[in-house]
Amino acid sequence: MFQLDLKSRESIYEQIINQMKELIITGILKEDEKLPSVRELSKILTVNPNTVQKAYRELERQGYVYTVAGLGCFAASIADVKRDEAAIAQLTETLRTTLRQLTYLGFSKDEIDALLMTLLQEDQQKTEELKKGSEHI
Amino acid sequence: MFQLDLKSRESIYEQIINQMKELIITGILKEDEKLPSVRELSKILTVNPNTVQKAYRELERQGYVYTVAGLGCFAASIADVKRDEAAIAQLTETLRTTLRQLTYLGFSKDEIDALLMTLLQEDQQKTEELKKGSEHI
DNA sequence: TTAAGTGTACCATGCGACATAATACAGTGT
DNA sequence: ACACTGTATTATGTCGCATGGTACACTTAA
Repeated sequence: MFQLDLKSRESIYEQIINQMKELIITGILKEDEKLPSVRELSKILTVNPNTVQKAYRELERQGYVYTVAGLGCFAASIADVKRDEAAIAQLTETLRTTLRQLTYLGFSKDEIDALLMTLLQEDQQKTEELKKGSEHI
Repeated sequence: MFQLDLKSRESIYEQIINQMKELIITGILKEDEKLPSVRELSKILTVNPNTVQKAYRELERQGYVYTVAGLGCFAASIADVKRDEAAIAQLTETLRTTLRQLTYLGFSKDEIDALLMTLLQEDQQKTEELKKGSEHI
């Protein structure tokens, strides 16, 4: 379910946040579906429960999940996240800094442009495959 | 010359690295032009000389500058910049997942395409402005 | 030769974010 | 009652970063 990179400069709880966001945004975790409990996920990932809790708390603060005391943590409505200005702004900022980094690495505009078109093409193809795959369910 | 943000999550030596790369790639620092000495820049930025040296060492490792003992640190030929494959792969992966998330958030290909072109335009404009700004020194 | 400036190499110290460990409390469901 | 859930707290250790200080070798100019 999760892929942690302990060597990453991204901290563990940040990785949990981002990967959980992905599961929610992509709909793999459907609305109101229960997330693994703090202790459960901590065992799966072999990390400290406090670390998982820190991630869950932040996910709730950002509106990706809601929690019920004694019950657990659940995926929030995607509608709350969709077209969420904060989420979009965050992604845009990520794109901006990434492009800048590529420029720092000596990439020309044309090179970056070509790379972006390739990636966008990949993304669209992936989307098409998902649609086709879901047709015969 | 430099703009440090002490509150940034980017460390000081990383900021020095990136801004120096910017100066070199934009041609503001021309080939074989001398960089401020370690001690000099440390006084300008009011940071520790060790911090500046750490940045310079990394810049040399990546091929952006070359150093001559006793003389100083000089801007290398942009052609000599070593393309860090690992860094490129990392950035590409970041782009890939970010595009994917935008798609999940309901963005169409055209919307993403437009956004990317805008950002790329911004990036290039920023580079151009830096070049122009350095003309009248 | 001397002095000042250059890069370079250490080592010790402090700080803050992160992760861990252990414990405790309150709410929910069986 | 019991076993789950989330939540909160405190203490401890680690690591990267930045600092302060010292030292050495090299180059250039006085």
